[in-house]
Amino acid sequence: MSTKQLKLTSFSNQDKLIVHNLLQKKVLEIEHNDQLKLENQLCFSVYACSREITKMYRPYLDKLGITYPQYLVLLVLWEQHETTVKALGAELYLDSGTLTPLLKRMEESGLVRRERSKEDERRVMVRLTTKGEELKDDASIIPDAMATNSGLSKEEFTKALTSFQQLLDHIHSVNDKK
Amino acid sequence: MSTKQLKLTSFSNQDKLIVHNLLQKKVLEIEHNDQLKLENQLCFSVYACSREITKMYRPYLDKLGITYPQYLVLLVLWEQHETTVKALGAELYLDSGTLTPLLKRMEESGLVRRERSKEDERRVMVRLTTKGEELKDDASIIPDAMATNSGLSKEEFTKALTSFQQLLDHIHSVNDKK
DNA sequence: ATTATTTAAGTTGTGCACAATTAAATTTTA
DNA sequence: TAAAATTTAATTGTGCACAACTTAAATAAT
Repeated sequence: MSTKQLKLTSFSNQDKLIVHNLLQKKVLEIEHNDQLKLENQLCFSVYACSREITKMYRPYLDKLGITYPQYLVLLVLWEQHETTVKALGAELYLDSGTLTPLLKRMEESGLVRRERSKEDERRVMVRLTTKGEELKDDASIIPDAMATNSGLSKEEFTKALTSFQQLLDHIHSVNDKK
Repeated sequence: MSTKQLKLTSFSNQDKLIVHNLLQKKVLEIEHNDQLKLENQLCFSVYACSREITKMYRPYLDKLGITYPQYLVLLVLWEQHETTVKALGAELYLDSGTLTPLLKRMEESGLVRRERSKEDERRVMVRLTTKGEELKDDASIIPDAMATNSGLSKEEFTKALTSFQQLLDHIHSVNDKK
């Protein structure tokens, strides 16, 4: 069917207006639908990206006998040496339901010590053991390897980071408001 | 201590060179360290972003009685109506170890049917039930709400999506190579 | 045709995530 | 200061993720 057949020669002006409005409505509908698909794509790509990144870390972290969330805890402790479950949760956006068992496993494997604060017995202090500190050297090659594997140029890298942090900051504040 | 005290007036030319080289080395070291921190920040923000996004979806999905991964499965099935575990895994980057129990739960709650293909009995076909199809209407408000909540303008949105997909594609291909 | 290989899904075990609840210590308020 | 409210961790239960392995069917190689 050629488009020529669709010329509205036999239509009244009013009918033409109706058809025109219908078309316009349809176009908006399609554009809207495309937006929704983009929205879905964005959320999916973040979700998949996160898992692919941890998969990328895995072979390196396996050698150290730790998992990705455990590595994040160590990154904090290598900077601060001592912290609390609460503070750790605020930095990593994780709650005690996740951190308590995770830290127990890390204690089990000799990387950290956990003990109640004497000043405020609600708090649990988390500190590195010697073994935990020493792991820093073995882990020092990881960020370089990951930067290479990510395949981004310095500019692309910075752009990606900006996007992610912008999105993260906003969503986190929206989520916390409720 | 003022910087004026640091002038190398009493140094020989050779000593000045040595000091200069030391300084240059230190600067490179600091720059390298900053790069590593950026790398860590990128990986962390992707990880946290992913969880914050699912948290943003949760109240909407709770009303429908589904989880975020189940929602992703439904997004695929609302487009295709029928698929296999294998194909679903390829689209969502998930394996049967994750999908089989997930699909069983969805079958349990009456959203999908699972049955062995007659042509190739290794395959399991996944199809929507009427209930699963009808859920599409209830879910139609979600992408709009999420786009609003994400707080990104259309441009920022597109830029972010490009970054994420670029990163995802590259890492996924790197991970698969091994 | 028979054996070997590959493919697809399921199973098992470990470790997050997180909602909801509980328990205990501390702070606020009446 | 005694009771109420808040803060901090821990606990319980559900649902992913994924590595490693098993099982069964289909395809390829001999």
